[in-house]
Amino acid sequence: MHYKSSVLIIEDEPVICDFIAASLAANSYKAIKCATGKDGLSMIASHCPDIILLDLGLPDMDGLQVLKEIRTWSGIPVIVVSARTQEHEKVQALDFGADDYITKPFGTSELMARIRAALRRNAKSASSNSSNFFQVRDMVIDFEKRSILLEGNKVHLTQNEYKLVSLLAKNAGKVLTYEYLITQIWGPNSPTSNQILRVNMANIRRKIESNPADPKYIFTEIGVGYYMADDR
Amino acid sequence: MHYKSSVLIIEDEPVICDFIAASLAANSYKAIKCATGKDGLSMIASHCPDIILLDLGLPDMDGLQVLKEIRTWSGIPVIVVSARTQEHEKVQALDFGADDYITKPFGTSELMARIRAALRRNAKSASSNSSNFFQVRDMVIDFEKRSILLEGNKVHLTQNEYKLVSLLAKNAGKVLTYEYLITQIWGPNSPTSNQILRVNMANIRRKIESNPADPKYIFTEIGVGYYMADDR
DNA sequence: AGATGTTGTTAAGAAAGAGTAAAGAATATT
DNA sequence: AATATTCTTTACTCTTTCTTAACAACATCT
Repeated sequence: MHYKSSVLIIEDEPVICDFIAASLAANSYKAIKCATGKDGLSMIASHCPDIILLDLGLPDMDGLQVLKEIRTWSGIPVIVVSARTQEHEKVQALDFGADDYITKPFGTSELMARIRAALRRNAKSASSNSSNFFQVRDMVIDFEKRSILLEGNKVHLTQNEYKLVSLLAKNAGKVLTYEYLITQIWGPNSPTSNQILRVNMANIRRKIESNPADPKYIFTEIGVGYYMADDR
Repeated sequence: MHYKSSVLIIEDEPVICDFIAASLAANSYKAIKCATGKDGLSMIASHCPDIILLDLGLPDMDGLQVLKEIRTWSGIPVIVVSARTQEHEKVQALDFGADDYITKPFGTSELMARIRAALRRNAKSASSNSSNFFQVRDMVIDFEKRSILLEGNKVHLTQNEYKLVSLLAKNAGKVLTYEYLITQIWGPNSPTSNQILRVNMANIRRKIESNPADPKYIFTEIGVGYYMADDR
């Protein structure tokens, strides 16, 4: 089965959560369920959903706070789903960076249409900034296929490794700080040390560099971060 | 008066149209009014608004048809404003490419928040990667990438060296005192002697000057400080 | 010219940072 | 449940950068 997109549902009422999940599944979306704000935040980092449905009335933390935290490190589309019809609630949520606000009760088809609209807008903005390929020296990355070719040979990278390489490739030539890379991959409650990043880089280099000690693709800017070669 | 953005209102009921226009004006948006679909389409081309509020119940043509025509040639954000609360209406409008759908009656602040959200999303996708550069003679500093090119060749500077060069470059032509430079880099409990600064400057010059004894980029103002050449 | 203070250069040890291997956890796959 | 894969942590080595010190070069002043 091939899903269109993955949707993270952050909603504490099981009935509603299951209902939404079922509707999504019926429309070939991959639904990921979670019931608390805390879980939600960590699952965004671990599952990288294409879009988030966020209920404001969560048991553990304020929905707006969740939204705010998401926005500190990610631009992923968020549709706020809420029973609160008060206008100032909507205004707040939208100004906190929500992409849309839909009030309960709502119809399935409207929700699906709003998801489609949000994904469409996001695809537009994402595609304008980046092509689907990246190439430098003997390496070709096909972001659509999620494949990396080195001198024509496919290289296998793990999830995190691929995310790291993609980030660096999409910003080729630009030094990305350790902090930025770590939050992008491990989310808001990410490791405070860079050690894990160093291990990942070592593994990546072992796979893509002929001589990891003298890299040709990914360079270190000591004390700052890493950057990808950019063919100039 | 400087407007935030211009908004084209396509709405046939004068009362509502004026009401929206007044709200917009109160929020420093430039409001452009028009009452028919045909006028709307031509005014989009002539006025290039930043966003469109489109009523579906127009006298001359179907609102969805207007939306469809807009979308054949423009990606400008469109918020559909309608009295029709039927779900399939919303679904249709969103699938025709509307960015949002708001039903009458609505509050001013919600409308404004939705406009802000739509403009924000649009700005995100439109924003180009315009990085800020510094250039003098054969040296180019790209502050965003944290890179320094000398005659096209990348030069590696350590953290402190880069900070120093950046400071000087951002104040090109202006003499920065030893004291200022030292506190900027080593903080409040910084070295009291200039020795460390001299060593850093020597290292920098060895990297960027062809003849460190006769510098072309960074000059010494004896007894005062250093300054960067500024090409004028 | 010589004295004096300031700046430039070099080298070496100390400190900080980055890379690597390997082992134990955690996940996913079969 | 067993196996394989991936993730995380630990301990260690190696490299780069920072800092200090000694000295050379230069400018300024008498």
